[in-house]
Amino acid sequence: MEVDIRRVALKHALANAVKFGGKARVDSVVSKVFAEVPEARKAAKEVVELVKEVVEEVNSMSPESQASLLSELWPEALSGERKVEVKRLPPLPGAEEVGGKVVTRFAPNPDFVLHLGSARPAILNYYYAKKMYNGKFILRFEDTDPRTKRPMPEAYDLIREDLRWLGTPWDEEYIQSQRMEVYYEVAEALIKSGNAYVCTHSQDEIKAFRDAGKPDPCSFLPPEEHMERWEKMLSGEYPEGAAVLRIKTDPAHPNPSVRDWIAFRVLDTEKTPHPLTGDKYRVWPTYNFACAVDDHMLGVTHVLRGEEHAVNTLKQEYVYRHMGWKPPVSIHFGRMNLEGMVLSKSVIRRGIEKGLFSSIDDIRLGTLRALRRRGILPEAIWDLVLEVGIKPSTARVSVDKLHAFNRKYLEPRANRYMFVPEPAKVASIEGLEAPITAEVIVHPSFPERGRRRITFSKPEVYLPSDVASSMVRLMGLGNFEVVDGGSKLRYLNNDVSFAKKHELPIVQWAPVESSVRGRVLKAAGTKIEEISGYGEPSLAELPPGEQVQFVRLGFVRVEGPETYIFTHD
RNA sequence: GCCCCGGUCGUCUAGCCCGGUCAAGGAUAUCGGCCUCUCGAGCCGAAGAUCCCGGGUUCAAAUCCCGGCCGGGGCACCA
Repeated sequence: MEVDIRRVALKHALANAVKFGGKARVDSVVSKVFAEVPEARKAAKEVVELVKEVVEEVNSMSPESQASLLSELWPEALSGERKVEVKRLPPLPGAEEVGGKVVTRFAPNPDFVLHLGSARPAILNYYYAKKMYNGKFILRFEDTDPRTKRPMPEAYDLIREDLRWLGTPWDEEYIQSQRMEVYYEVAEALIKSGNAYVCTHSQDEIKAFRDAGKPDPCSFLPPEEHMERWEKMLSGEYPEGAAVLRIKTDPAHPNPSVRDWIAFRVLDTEKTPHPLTGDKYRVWPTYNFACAVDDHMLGVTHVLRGEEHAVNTLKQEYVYRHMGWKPPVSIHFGRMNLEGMVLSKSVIRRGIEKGLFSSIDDIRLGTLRALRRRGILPEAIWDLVLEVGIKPSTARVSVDKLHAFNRKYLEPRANRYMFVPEPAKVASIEGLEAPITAEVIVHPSFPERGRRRITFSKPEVYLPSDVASSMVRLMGLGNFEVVDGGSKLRYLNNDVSFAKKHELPIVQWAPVESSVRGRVLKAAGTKIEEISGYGEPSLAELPPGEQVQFVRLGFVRVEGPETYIFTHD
């Protein structure tokens, strides 16, 4: 045994010394020894002493003899390969207990379309339920506020579309405004068991009780009284604001907002009708109540949501406790700030109202529809979300990162086209007989996609203004000498290797007679840049939605005739 | 102010739960080279991290414990 350890120590001491300029470190060698011979941990102190001796010996040797001894005894120790890591999120706690039947949900308020911020919970919840576990993914519309965050009738469908595009199809769908009776029933049970009560104090009075950490006088009334009040709430005898149903928690809870939080309130739906149910209901559950009840009723096992919901989890646990239900596992992830993109719902909405943004898919915005219009692929959003993962700390991700992921997917798909941006130069061609024919490569990585033929008779082309050399290569057409300050191009040959050898700039061009005018729209912070120019004739045939690369310019998505939206470099 | 939660290359992240194969791996951005009919892609290389700071436990701490600092979230009859 002793001998074995000494040998192992010698091996790692040598390897360590060779790796770090002749001096091995005791700590590192000890670690390696334990890794190779885990049993040795039991006699850790002795091993350390032994390693110290060995390291001393090794360090007194010359680097050359260390290396030669190592390669003689353990040649394999010289190759330092590393483990490869697989990109995958950590498993979910509590997934075993449910036998891998993980049920998650995505629960948006249908008051707006989805944006990059909402993509995170959508993808994460979908990923765990459907990709990592063999479970169920639920879509639930949380539209229980007809007053402050009024649902937008179109939003239900817009969100469904957004999710389908994102690649997170759902197994079941629920709309909270259609489930009011469910919430009423649980409310009644809680009142009867003395765990909820109707309070008729004003908002200010309730706040005062909370701040003081004192119980609400209403809470001392018997359940029968509260049942009566509850009936009166439902029958419309209390005007808006006159009564609320509160959940008993702890009047002195360290977090004042948890103290007997409000589960239902009266809303005047004649004044502010709900887009789906009109004025049918006047008593509305709050987010925390509806959410708690639904998560249980729908069998949700895991809730993944942002850290802004941390206190809500705390509140909702009281409903579970009172009802004797088992709460789902909650995981809170941190904020994801996307630098250089407008994400906030309220800012977007205000911007659209003020005319700052044209619409919900204005290319400067971070809505999923805007990203799609810009040519961002859902796969790229997935990569971004999965990379950021479920860490609780705030992540400041850059648009560059999103673009890098997107480029990975877009690059092979996007065929190459030529587009000459303004200011373009017109040059006449000498030395080629009309009709002139060029063959441009459709995609350099995929020769099987072939070449595109451009034929024209009038010997004039548009050139990008950055052509300043005495010779230039026009892609697919030939090498030229630049004469008369760039107004003339004299044909030399069509040999790519000539261009390489003489280091000619290789540029895009467009025939003047059949070029297609176009403009590229580019989101630049709060502005939209417009780059107009001339494209090769086949641009006219590209269908809207097609994503291509404008050579030497960047990737674009075809918006419509003559309009292209810049995706990224 | 009160209540939570965090802190690893510029940025994002792996490792942390269960201390040792980590003098810290990957990605992105940057810089160089090769390759390419693009300023795209690919390949190779460089540089980049006092693992927030201080203390403690231990043979051994990015990992466990305590304190500090800094950052974030919440404090609605919104979701």
